[in-house]
Amino acid sequence: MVPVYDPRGVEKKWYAYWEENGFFHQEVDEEKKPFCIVMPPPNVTGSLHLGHALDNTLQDILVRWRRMQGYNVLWVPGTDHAGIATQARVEENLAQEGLSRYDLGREKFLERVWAWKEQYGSHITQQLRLLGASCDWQRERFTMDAGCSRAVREVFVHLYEKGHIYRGDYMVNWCPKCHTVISDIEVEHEDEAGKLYHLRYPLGDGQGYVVVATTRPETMLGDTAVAVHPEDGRYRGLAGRRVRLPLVNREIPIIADPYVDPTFGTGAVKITPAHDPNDFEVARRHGLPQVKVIGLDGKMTAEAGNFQGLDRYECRREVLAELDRLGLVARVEDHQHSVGHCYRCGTVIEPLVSRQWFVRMQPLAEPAAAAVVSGRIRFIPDRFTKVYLEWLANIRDWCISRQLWWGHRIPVWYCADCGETIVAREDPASCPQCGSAQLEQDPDVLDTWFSSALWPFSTLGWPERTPELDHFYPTSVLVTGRDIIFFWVARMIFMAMEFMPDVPFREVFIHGLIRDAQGRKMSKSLGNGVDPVEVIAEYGADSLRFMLVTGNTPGNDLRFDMARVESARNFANKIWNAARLALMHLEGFTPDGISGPLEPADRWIISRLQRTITAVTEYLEAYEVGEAARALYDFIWDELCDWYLEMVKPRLYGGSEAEAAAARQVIHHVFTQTLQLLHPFMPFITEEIWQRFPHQGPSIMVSSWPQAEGQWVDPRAEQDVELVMGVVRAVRNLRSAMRLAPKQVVRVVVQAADTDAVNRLAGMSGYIERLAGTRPLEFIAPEAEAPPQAVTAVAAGVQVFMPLGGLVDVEAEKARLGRELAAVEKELSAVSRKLANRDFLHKAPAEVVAKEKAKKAEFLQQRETLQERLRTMGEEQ
RNA sequence: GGAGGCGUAGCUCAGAGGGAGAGCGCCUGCCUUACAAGCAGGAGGUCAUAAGUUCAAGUCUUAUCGCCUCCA
Repeated sequence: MVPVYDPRGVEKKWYAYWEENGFFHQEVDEEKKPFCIVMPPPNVTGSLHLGHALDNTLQDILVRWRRMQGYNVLWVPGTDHAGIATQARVEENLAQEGLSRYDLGREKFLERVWAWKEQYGSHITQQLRLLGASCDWQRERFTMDAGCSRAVREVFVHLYEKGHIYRGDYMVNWCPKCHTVISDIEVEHEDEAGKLYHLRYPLGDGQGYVVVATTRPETMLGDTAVAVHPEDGRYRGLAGRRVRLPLVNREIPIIADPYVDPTFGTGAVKITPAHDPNDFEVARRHGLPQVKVIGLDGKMTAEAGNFQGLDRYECRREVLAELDRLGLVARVEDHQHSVGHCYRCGTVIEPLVSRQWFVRMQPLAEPAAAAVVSGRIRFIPDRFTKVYLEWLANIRDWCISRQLWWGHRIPVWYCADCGETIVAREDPASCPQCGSAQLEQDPDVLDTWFSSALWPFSTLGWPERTPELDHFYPTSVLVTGRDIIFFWVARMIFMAMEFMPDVPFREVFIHGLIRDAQGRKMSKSLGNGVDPVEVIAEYGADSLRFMLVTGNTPGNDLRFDMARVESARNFANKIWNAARLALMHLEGFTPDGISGPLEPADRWIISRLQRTITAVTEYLEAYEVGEAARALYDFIWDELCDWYLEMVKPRLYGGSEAEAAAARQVIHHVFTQTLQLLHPFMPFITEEIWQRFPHQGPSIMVSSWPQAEGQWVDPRAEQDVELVMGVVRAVRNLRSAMRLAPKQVVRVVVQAADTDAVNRLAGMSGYIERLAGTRPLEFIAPEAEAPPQAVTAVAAGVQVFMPLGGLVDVEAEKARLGRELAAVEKELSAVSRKLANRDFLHKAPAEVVAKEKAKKAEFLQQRETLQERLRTMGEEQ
């Protein structure tokens, strides 16, 4: 074994081994408890980013752990067709050939997209393999495969038949660049510095003006009213009269509506029903007509008269110039306002009225909320419950049409002859109403999230009733980022509540977003993205995984810091080298259970292992993955490597045959179980080492999760080793303070408070001699005089003397002891104050009081020791 | 405007009612027969501020300030 761990070959080798041996796959086994996760499907033509890496690492940890626990585990992988994103990429690609999708036509274009999907679709799934994801590739799914497509049809038709899907002319969000409508949650609002224009609208009778304030003057061409608040004194009597719309020369009414905020602008607002969601509502209340002046291309329509064909922003300038010329611009002021942008391309969204398909949300939202309120679905952390419920409470109907070609075609046909609308599971050949074969399918496709909303059951075979669906549904937990609670989590829940007898998952484990080292969001435009594949190539997937889950708390964002990846890499190397040491001594060894003469160190490490098993298991149960990783890190580095392996070396190198044999059993046992505990976090290195250890079974990933065993918990051994640690630290501290060379073996005299401590220490003096570099320990009676010319330290119940003869600078030593004394006195006074408090004695739990009393005794003794020592040093002088 | 998160060591972050923690960085010594990607020792903190609850508050409550996010 080389002294530096190299993950490169190792990771590739074991992943292939696992996959080839089918360890990721399990058939339905009714005898076992199911544990199922459906992977949030990444975009089929995307590449792995750190968000995926985190999300899938968390899932893999849970899945590997549950698999080892003996559950019937299914982790369903898959990809999402990602309508807009994928289509945009293929269109970009076409553009390089100077072609648009219209040049190819729908059919040819879709062939190109499928070809693209075939070519690049396995890219991200290969990258997930690099990460170590132990998902069942034999059950990989795609949101546009035959099964998912069938589920989509079924859901659409069912919802339509129930009246929960309807088609209508409503205000939608149009992205002029993506050339499609998007849903409300796909619009990102940003505050921007704009202008508020005060425009004069002449009254119809020529008697003066009404001044309206607007941020979008170009829309005035589509105004069909001016509105004021009914109780606004300034405009009393105005409602019912008319103004003459400038430039357009159309008379429009002045109406009163409580929607108007009298404190905003002039208190009079122009109403453009076709291009503003609020105005749309006002217009509905007042029966006002809609005039569309901005078209789907973001340019002005024929309704805009002279301005036809202008881009909406050019038009704004022209309209203002024209109005200014007519003296109709009363005032322009700076104004901060919220502007909606397309979440994909960042283009300013154009609200406009258009005929689209919608899902009626009210009837679906209520059961979805109830599923969480009743506790049938639990969010982790809990605070996201509120985020989810608030959103559902204020939900608006979901616009599901997309003017794209790549996606699930809306299963609706219109009869050219009788105008009938046909919504069907199977493509109809003729109109059921009039028999005509002149059917035209709706040209649009469904929002990508419509199909991903069905993921937890469509991937298990729905609408078929498959054994998988019976056994694995509801899935156990959904692991995802907090950014898609609305987009995805909520939608999966309401779809499941409508179509399935039970919730889609019992728990939702939400994690935060990954930011760069400066705390900024990672983005392509900033160029601060870190490619996980490169990190894996340099440091190994285990290191990346460990870094991603340590020091992170559920739901909180995480900064990506290369230094922390290095630290995880160092941890891997530490384990590697500990294994090297162990394996050097396990040549020809056969595991045979722990037996033979156990030393305190053995009983201690085994006891600590039991506590670690309990802690890691409990942390995982609670989704405290970061805490679980930290517990393992501390156990492995501090307790196993820094203390136990050092304490066991003498037996390995020079012990009797029986001693060495017992030590080997302990090492093998502790190491094996530790590797198993660590395996979900660092699957590759643990497999590599486990395979080199004497072992049974084909792979650590299908071995059994360790169980803590009560009989191995040994508080006495823990106290013993803590005593040793205290003395060793005290001696090391003195050596360092005295600037003694590490190789210089020193004489150490120990004075313990009682014979019990003496006996215990005497039995473990070998540890101290080795770890602190001392000559054989000497013990003196509790009442004996201190050795002359010695420096002193106090540990729990023990006084340590290091006689150094002339090396001792008495004054410096006195000063050092004085500082220690001051520290002890500070502690002592704090404890004493507590114990002097009657309320504390009465109200605090007995064990807390006992603990404080023990502390006080301890500090008292230390103080006495230090004082005594200072006194005798004075005499020595 | 509404909701939420975060302010703890120089930096990045854990911790969540009973003796302030880690990693990195820093200072001192060490190539000690697994590891210098290491070992040992050390410095460094009014746990944002102020009130409250409690025998006891980084930890619970409220307010304030600062940074961030989501929703309208």
